Amino acid sequence: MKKRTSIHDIAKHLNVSSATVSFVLNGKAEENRIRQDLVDRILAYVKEVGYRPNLIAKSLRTGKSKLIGMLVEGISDPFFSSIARIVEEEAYKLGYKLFYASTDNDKDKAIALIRAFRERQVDGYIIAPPPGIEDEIEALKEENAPVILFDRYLEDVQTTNVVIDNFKGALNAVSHLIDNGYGNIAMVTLDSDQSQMIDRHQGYLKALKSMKQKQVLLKVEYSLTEEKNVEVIRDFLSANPTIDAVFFATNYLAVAGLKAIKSLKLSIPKNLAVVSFDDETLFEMYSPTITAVAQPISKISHAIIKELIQRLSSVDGLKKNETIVLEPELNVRDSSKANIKSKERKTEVA
Amino acid sequence: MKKRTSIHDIAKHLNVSSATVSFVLNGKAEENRIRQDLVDRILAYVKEVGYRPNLIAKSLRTGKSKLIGMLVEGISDPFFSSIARIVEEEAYKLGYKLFYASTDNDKDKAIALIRAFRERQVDGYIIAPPPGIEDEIEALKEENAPVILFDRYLEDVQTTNVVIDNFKGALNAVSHLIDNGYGNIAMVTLDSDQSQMIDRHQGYLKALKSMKQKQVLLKVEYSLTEEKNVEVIRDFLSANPTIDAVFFATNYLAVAGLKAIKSLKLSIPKNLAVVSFDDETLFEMYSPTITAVAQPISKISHAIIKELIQRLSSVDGLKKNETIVLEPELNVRDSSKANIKSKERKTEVA
DNA sequence: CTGAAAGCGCTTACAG
DNA sequence: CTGAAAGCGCTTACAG
Repeated sequence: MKKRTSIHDIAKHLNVSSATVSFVLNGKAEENRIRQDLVDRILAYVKEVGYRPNLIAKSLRTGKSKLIGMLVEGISDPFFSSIARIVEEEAYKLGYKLFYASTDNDKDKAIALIRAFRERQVDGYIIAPPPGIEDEIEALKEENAPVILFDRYLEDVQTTNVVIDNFKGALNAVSHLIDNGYGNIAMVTLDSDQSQMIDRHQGYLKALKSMKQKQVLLKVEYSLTEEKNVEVIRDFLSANPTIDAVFFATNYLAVAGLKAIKSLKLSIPKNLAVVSFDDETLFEMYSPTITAVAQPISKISHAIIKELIQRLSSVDGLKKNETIVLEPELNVRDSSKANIKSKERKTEVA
Repeated sequence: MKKRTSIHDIAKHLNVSSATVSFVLNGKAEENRIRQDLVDRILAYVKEVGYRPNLIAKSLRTGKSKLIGMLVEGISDPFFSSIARIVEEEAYKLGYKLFYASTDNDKDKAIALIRAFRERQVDGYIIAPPPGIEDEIEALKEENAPVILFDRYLEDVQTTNVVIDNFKGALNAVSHLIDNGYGNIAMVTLDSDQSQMIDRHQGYLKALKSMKQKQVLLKVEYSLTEEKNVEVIRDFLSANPTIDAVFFATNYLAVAGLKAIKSLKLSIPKNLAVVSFDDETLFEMYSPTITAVAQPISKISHAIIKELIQRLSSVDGLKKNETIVLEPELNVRDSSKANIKSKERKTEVA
C-alpha cells in the first residue's frame, strides 16, 4: 500500500516547516511574506509528487467540511433528481460538494440520515422533510447549522423554506377541468400529513366550492407498491362510475392511475379527464398527452442554493427565516380537453 | 453556538479516562474488562447528553470513512438511479454510506469527482467510467482502494467489472425484429467509444449478417440536447425511407426517437418497428408499448455491492479482478409486432 | 520572513 | 481492570 504524501513529508523533503507548505497551498503565501522562490519550489514539488490534501484532517481542524447534505424523498423521482442535479452543479461551482440520499418519507430513515450528515460535519442541510422530524431539525438549528426545507415545510418549526404555491396549483388545475365542462371531479392523493399534500387538497376543495360539488377523494396509503396503487385506484374508479375527471396529487399516483384507467379500458378524456401534479416526460409522451401542474424546477433549485449559500457565508448563520413561494404552471394537454359527452354527463349528474 | 460534547467532556464529567469511554462506545468494554456499572453509567450519560461521535475525527484516526463513492453517468437516468438506490440501501445495511454524483460522461468532471472522493478518504469506489479516466483508476488501484466498474469497462486497465452481455442483448433484440419479418433495420447509437456501445453495435452487425443486410447507422453526438437529438433522428429517418425498423442503443435515444417518429406521423409498428436498449416505465405506458432490452437492475446492484464488500473486508484488498457478466432480457411488446406490410416491404427491398 | 508547537476529537498500543 | 500518552494530517496563533 503506497503511503500518501502529507504536508509534513513535503516540508521535510524541502527543509521547510509544514506551516510554510500549508500557507503556500492555501494561497496565503503573500500575507505571510514567503519568498517567491520558496513558493515556486514548493508548488513544483507538490505537483511532482501529486500531493492531494487530506480533507478529513482539514475538516477536523477547521470545523468546515465544504459538504452539503441533501435529503430527498426518492432519488428516482424525476422531480427530486432534477432538483438534485441542478443544486449539485451550483454547489460545485461554489466549492461545495453535495451529498444526497433518499428518505422514502420515512421518519426514522430521515433521522438516521440527518445524524449521518451531522457526524460527518456537513456545513449545511437541504431537506424535503417527512413529518415527525421536527425535533431533529430543531436540534440542527440549535447548532446554528443552516437548514433549508423544500417541497414542503413543517408547521411546528421555524425554518427557511422553498416551496411552491400548492394551493393555487391545485386550484388552477381543478378550475381548468371545470372550465372545460367536467362536473364530477375526483382527487387521488396520498394519505399523508405533509404540507404540500394538505395544500393541494385544499386547492381542490376550493375549486369544487364554486360548483357546489362534494369531494370524491381517494387517499392512497404511502408505502404501497405500484401494483397495489394501480389496484386501489382501479377499485376506486369502478366504485365511482359517475366521476368524469380525476386530479392526481403526485406524478407517480398519476402513472398508477393511467395504468388503472387503461386496464378498465376507459378512454381519456372521453370517459375520464386527467390532470396530474408534477410534470414529467412521460406526460408529454403518453397518448393522449397528460395535462399537468409543472413545478418550476430551475427556480426552486436556484432559490435553494441561494438561500443556503447566504447562510453558509454569513458569519453566524443568518438568523432570519424566509419562506420563498414559487408559482407552478399548468401545462394544458389533451387529457383535459373539453368534450361534449362530459358536459352531458355533468347535466345528468346535476 | 452550542459546542458539541466530545468523548473528552464525557470522560471528565464521569471522572474516567477518554479511553474507557471510547471502549464502551465501540462495544469493546468486554475485551477491556471494564466494570459493568461503569459501562452502564457511561451509556446512561452518553444518552442523556445526546452524544454523537465526530466521525471526521474517527476517520482521521482509523483511516476508514465507512463511505463509498459512486459515480454514475446521470442520476436522473432511471437505469442509474434505480441501481444507486438499491446499492445505497444494501450499503446502508452493512454500515456504509453511499455518496453519489453524476459525471455526464465527462472525463474532467469524473476525474474531479474521483479526487473529491479520494480527499474524503472514501473506502471504496463504484464507477460507470467515461473513456479517458484510465490513469485515475490506475492511481486508485495503486493505493489498494477497492474499485468496481459497472455498466462498461475500460480496455486498458485491469479492474473488477459488473456488466451485462451487451452483444447478446443487441443480437437478440435485432434478431427478434428479423424473426418478426423486418428486413431493413437501422440502429441509432451514440458517437462514443464506450465498451457497452461498441458491444451493442457489434450485436446489431452480427444479427444483420444472417440476412446480409448492410448497416444503416446513425451515430448521435453525445452532448446534444434532447431537441437536437429529436431533430437529428428525424432527419435520419426522413433520409432513409426504406427502413422498416429501428434499434435504439439507449433509452433516452429511444425517447427522442419516439418524438421524432411522432412528428413524422409514422405509425409504430406499421410504418416502423421500434426496439430500445434499457427498459423503463415510459415504454410500458407508451402507445403502442415499446419492446426493450431490460437490464437486470437488481442483479447488477447486488453484484456490485457484493464484490465491493468482499474487497472492503479483505485485509489487503482482494487482488483478484473478476468480470461479472449478467444476462439482459428482451421484453417483447407491441412496437415490434410482426406485420404483413413490413414483410411485403422486405421482399421489395430484397 | 519562517519555524516550533498546540490542538481539532478520536483510537489504541502500552504501562501499571 | 483503567489511565496517560501518542498520533492521524491538517491550520494557526505565537515566537523569534
